[in-house]
Amino acid sequence: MAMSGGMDSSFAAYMLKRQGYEVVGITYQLLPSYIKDVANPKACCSLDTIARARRVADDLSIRHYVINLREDFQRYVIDRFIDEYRAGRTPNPCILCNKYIKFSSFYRKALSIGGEKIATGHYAAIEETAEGWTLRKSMDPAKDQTYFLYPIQENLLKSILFPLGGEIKEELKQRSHLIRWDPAKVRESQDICFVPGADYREFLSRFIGLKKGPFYHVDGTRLGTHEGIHLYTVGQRRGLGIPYSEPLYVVEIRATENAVILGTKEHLKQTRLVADEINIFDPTPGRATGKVRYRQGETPCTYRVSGDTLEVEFDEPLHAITPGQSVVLYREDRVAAGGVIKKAW
RNA sequence: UGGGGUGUCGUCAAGCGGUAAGACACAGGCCUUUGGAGCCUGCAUUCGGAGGUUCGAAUCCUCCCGCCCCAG
Repeated sequence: MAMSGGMDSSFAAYMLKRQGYEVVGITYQLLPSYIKDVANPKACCSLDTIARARRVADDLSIRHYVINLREDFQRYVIDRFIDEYRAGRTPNPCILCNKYIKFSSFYRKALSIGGEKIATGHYAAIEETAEGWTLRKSMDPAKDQTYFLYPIQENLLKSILFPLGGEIKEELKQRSHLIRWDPAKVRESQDICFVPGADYREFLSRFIGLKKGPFYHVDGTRLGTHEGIHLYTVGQRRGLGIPYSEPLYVVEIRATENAVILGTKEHLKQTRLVADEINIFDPTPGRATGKVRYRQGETPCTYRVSGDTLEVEFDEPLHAITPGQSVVLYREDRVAAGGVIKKAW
C-alpha cells in the first residue's frame, strides 16, 4: 500500500487491513534532496510524509517501509517535464509519475520485497470482465482520477488494488475518525509536487534560461516580445501583457522559431487530434467520449488506432487542445484509450 | 517657420457645462492531485500644465508644453 499519511491512502490501508489483506505500507521518496523546503505537504510525494505515514501504519499495526525512487523520479518525471517545456509542449507530470513511477518502478520494488499486489489511494476502479481486466471510473464522479491513470498497462491491472474506487470522498470524511491520520494543516491545493513554492515557471527558468522571442498574432502581426517559450502554454490568457481589443490566448508555440502565436478564443477551437505514447484498452475503432484535460466534461467523439498513434475526432470543437497534455477516451465508465497529444487542428 | 489636428487609467477609448463608461492589460481570491481555462473582486477625487469664466468645467476662454499631419 502506497502511503502518504494523508486521509485517502490511510483510509485505503485501513480498508485493506479490514478486508483481511496482509498489508505493508510503503512510502516512496521521490523528491530530489535539493528541495529542502517542501512546498506542498499534501502532495503525493512530499518529504514529511514519512513520519505521518509511519504513524498511521503503526496505528494499523502494519509494517512500513520507505523506499527511494528519487533517481527514477528525476529521470522520468522531472527531466522529462523540463524537456517537454523546452520543446514548446505542456507535459502532465502526474501522468508521467503514474506511468513511470507508481505503476512501474514502485510496482517492481513492491514485488522485490515480496508483495503480490500494489494498492494506492487513487479514486478509480478495476474490474475483471469477460473480456479481461478493465480500468473504470470511481464511484465518486467528483474525485475520479482515471484521467491520470490511463497509462497503466492492462496486464498490470490484475495486480493493482484501488480500495477507494467504490467510495465517495465526502462520506469517507465522515468515517475518517476510524483512522488516526494526520490532517494536513496546510492548504488543500495540489500544484506540482516537486516545484518548491508552486511557481513552476520560476522552477523551469532555473534549467531553461530566459530566451526572448516574438509574439505573433495568427494573422502574422508582431505583437510584442516574450521572455521564453517555456513560460507559455496553449490556451493561456494571463501573463501575456498585451493590450488588445479582446482577450488574447496562446494558440501555438513554435519552438524552432522561438515564437509564440496569439489569437482569440475562436482560434483555439479544434476538433481533431493525434496522440502518441498511447495506451489502448479497447482497440475497436468507433464511438466514445473523451476529454483533453482533467477538469473537463467528456465530449462525444470517434477514434481509431493507427499504428503507434491514436486519432480522435470530436463531435464538436474543444477549446485549446494542447500538445503534451493527454487525451483520455471512455466507453461507458471504462477507460478505452489514452495518449499524449501530438497535434490538433 | 506658417496652416491644420490632437493630448482622459499601463494600452485603446466614451464623455462635448452638472460633478470620469467600457474593453484589453494588471493584482488578489475561488476552483483544482498537471499546466491552461473559467468565475468573483479590485484598479483615474481625476482628465498635458498654469491661469480665467461659471453656483458648477475633462467639457468654454487665454497662454504655455508635447505629439501628429500638410506646406515652403
